[in-house]
Amino acid sequence: MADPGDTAEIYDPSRYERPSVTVDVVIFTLIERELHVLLVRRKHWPYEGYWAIPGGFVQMHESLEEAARRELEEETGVRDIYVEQLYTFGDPGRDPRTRVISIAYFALVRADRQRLRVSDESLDVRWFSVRHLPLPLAFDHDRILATALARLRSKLEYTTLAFELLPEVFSILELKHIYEQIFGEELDKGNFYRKIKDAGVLEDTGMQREGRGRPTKLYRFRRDRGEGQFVFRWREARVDATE
Amino acid sequence: MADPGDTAEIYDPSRYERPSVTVDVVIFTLIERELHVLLVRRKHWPYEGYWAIPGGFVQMHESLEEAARRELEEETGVRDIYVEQLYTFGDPGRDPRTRVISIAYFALVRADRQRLRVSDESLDVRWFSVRHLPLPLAFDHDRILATALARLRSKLEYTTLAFELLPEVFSILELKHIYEQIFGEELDKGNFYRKIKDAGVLEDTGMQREGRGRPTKLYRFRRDRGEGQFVFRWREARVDATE
DNA sequence: TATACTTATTGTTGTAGTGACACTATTGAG
DNA sequence: CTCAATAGTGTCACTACAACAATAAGTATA
Repeated sequence: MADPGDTAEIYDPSRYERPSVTVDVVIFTLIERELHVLLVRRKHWPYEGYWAIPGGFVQMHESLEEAARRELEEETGVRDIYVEQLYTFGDPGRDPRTRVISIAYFALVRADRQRLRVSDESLDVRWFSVRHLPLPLAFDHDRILATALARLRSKLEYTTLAFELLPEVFSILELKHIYEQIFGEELDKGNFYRKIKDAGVLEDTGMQREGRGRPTKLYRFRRDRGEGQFVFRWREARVDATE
Repeated sequence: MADPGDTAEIYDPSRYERPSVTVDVVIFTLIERELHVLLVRRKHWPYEGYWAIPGGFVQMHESLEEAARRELEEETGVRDIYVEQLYTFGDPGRDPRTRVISIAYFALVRADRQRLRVSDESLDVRWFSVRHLPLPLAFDHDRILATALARLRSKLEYTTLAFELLPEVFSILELKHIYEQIFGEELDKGNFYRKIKDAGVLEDTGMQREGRGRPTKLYRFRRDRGEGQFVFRWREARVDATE
């Protein structure tokens, strides 16, 4: 750990120039069975008119995660959802104005809880399908988003994160669809049913949804079982979890 | 991403109070077949006399990883080794003097390349076995170290990181010993030989080391094969890679 | 009533990986 | 020649799993 006191620089702002510190939050959600990410359109220089990952300054009194949750709530009005620190980006020159260190978080918002607000600082806020992004994004946000996507894919393979993307109640086939979406490959229906039920993380709600064929059974995620723990492994390959 | 320009705060230091930004580097190495970590003893308040993870300010012109490598070289004289960003710690109050955001890195130093320097800012520098740490450490460094250890354990399970702890040439039993050390359980000799050779990451050096019994064959790590990729899985359980 | 449609579920089978354990081989030192 | 240590090989039972097939259970609609 640094020892600011040793050099007294810290008490002399004229001698020690400090970078700005921000949090950026990559917010994912599921819309019409597709993975979407929230972006804001910049109003000012630099990168005016470009789309960017939402973020803001870290206040002196709040922790980094609190800052991320505050940003998240400011943009989406949502609280109490899954938020995880992703990576810290701090190359000099990533912002032409000044040195900015940005601690990136990623968040998963449930499909049924979206309502957006356009802040004064931006022209627009929108969900974008991760398959049709308005590239390039502002600053080094292409890279941040790519890192977030890689992490999300990686964690789906051995955690129960996928549930955080689904609404409160959902069907097993909807869950299967998420995995297929994000892994980009089809999964066997029978094997999927077996695996997911054997894992014991589903709670039967008794509810069902009717349609053309046999009614769809609806489940709830039992958060008390295996939260964050290893539950599934869908594929052999694993990507590095960081970067 | 934050937009400092929007609010002009950034150009008015009196209105926007900025935190300090440091990097801390958790440096691991292998000494006498045991995992050790480098700590420095603090000379000044706060936590005077406590042991701490080495670190320092991020300079305005350098990237975060460059800062980490610079710290590393200042402490150990070593360059060109494995360094990876770990996590960013930034709770208010973790340093009693001012708000400090600390980007933690972890580094693996080869067993044969250690030479330490005591800086002017510290009383002492030492390698500590991770099994006999001078707890509690300064600041929130217990937590940082625990995070680093968890990450190291986790990554050993699916990467070739263990090789970064070994000297240039090594025997298979030495490698096996690292895994046993860090996982805390014995591995079957025969299975280990098979698995490691099948993985195809060893290069036969032709060298050997003589002792009482059959000479020890020495290998080199073929970095070109499977760097950072999934190669082994020794145990089923996986811990979350971050935190 | 029949049938089509959709979700839900079970069965079967071959293959790959793995852990446990026993066994053999090789080489230098004394 | 024997001991000691490293360096491997063989075998076997068990488990997980992917692939594929088949069936069951409800609902809508012709």
